[in-house]
Amino acid sequence: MDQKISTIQDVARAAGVSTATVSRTLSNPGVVAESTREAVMEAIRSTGYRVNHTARNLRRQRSGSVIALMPNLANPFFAQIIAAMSSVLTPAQYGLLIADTQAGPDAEARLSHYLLSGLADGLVLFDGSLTPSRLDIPGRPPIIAACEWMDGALPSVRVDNACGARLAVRHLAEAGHRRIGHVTGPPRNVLSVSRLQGFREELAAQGLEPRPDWIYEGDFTMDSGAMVARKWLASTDRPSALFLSSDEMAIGFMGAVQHAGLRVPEDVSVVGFDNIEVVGHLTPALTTIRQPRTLIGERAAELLLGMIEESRTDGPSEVIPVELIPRASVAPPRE
Amino acid sequence: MDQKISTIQDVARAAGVSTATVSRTLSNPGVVAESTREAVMEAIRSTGYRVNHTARNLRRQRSGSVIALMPNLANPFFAQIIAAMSSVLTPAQYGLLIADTQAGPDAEARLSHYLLSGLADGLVLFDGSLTPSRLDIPGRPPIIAACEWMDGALPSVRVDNACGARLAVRHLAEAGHRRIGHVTGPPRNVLSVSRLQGFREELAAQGLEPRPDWIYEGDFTMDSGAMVARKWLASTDRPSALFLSSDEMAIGFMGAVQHAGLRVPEDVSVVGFDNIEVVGHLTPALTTIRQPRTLIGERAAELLLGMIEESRTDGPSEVIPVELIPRASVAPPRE
DNA sequence: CTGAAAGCGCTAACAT
DNA sequence: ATGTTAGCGCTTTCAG
Repeated sequence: MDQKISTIQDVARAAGVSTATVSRTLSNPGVVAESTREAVMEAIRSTGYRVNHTARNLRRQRSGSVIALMPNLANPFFAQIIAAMSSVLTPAQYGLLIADTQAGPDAEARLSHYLLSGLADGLVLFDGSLTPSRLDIPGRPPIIAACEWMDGALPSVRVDNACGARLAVRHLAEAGHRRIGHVTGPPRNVLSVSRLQGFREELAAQGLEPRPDWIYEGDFTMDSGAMVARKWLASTDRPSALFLSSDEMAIGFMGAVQHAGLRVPEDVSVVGFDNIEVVGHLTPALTTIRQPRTLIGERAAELLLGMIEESRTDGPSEVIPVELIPRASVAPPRE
Repeated sequence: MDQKISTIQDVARAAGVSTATVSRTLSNPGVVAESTREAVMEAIRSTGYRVNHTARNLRRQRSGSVIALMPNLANPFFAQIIAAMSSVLTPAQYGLLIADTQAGPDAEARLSHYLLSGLADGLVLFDGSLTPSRLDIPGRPPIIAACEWMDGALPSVRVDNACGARLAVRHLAEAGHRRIGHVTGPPRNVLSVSRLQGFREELAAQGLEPRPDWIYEGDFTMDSGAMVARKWLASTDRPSALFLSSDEMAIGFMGAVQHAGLRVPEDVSVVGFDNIEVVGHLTPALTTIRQPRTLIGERAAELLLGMIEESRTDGPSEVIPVELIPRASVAPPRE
């Protein structure tokens, strides 16, 4: 039996109805008579019919997918968000396309490419360093910014990064630390900026002097955390506690400090940001700020879907709460 | 200026040619005259035209995307492979769709769904526990198995898991260990099976007695590694070294052992599998078997693309070498 | 409640 | 080298 792929026509023929009726049975079953519906379903079964999404999408003038623009797929933080998005998009019959904004040479161009290409019915932006010059493209698909966006022009799902940073610093201060340093992410990244700002605010609130030389620049990666550790180790007048803008950097930092023979938290207290899964299994387990990744991914997908269905580019913004997860990497300072 | 989205028709009109010529200029520039080509390109620019991929794909009877079926998106191991695949698919004008096989209730059904739906021009299978009953679907898209597949029926890109396991055990034996245990992945998973087999083979090769009670069952997750640690801690007649079938389990294991006050490698030596980025930053840094993830992702994508272009479902298989990365989690046994 | 028919935007024969 | 034309498979008015 040399079965070719069967189309809606084959089904119509087999069921003795028109293609329109088959189509209705599939997308709007309510309007067809019980008996015909059954006949059609049976015909679908016997022919092994599957809708051709490409044809459907062409006709409906949509693409049937959503695209996520991510800065760094290798970061486990994003992987889990993808999983969450996938879990809401799949049931809704949307595909999830993934694009790595670091991969190509020109991230900005890629963004406007996706905006114009019609490849996706909507996008979710995770890259905090993207600054699209023009978002006012007529007929562009809806966008959800999954981070604080420069001008708040975009509907967004985000956590309150400044607040998270304040939580971290307060925790350190409450443990008795007066010499608190910070490791930032990439300087132009919105996330870095907000967290640094929160850090400064809470320092002030605690009546602590900001020390510019205690603010180290990182780029969210483990290697950059390790690099900062080397600087920290080399200096004499150094902070007794550090708030790092990502768990990955905290991992790199702690690793390098420990490999150098010092101990966390005895020699330095450390707080990270993200609460990626691994940090609970480290020794010491890392105190960090939890971002509910699953929730972020789900809400971003849901909000976007809503905007797509209503075909509007504006929409609600949502702030997901963060919380401090106290673990073992913070202790009172020496002496 | 109320610019609508412009079609190939608009371009044709603007350039004073037929739609066919525009189409040719885009997909086969060689056959159109220099002068017309320029006129068309100019018209494209002035109209702001973008090809409608949906229409193109419908006409070409393809979908323009490749789908990756992954067991666990939250695992950083897979994220990096996605990044690598994306880096070869994007330039080739293919989209990358991601599906989480754990998410839905019925993974097998999902696989055959993707096989039949025409949603993708090809698939890459990463889930070693999938066992599609029937792959002989006429007209199904090409598949690359990115793991050892049951019957070798599928073209594949894979690492030699058994060999990796042997490397791990040999390393432990060479450090002087005679009491070597193993933590498996999920029992029906091909990866688990191959690694367990390699473990057994090398044990035999080293003249060591296999001890069934030293083979613990895990599921590749950190939590399962921690669980095994609790069992290990509770027993008296226990192995002095452990080869774990994934880095994540090794992380969970080491964490739990250390939190219980014992030390790695002084009290137990540990070898993992995968070489995910984080393990080099742990204390102690984890000795492990490296799988070149980027290479795996790239090759899988390349092979698949080749099969798609030639529209064939058979193709070459490739074995990517693994290597042992010696770090600090292995030491000679006590006494 | 169902059918006929007109395309969605594009490409690939087939002509010229 | 370029134009004409016939669809790809589906949905959706518009009639009946």
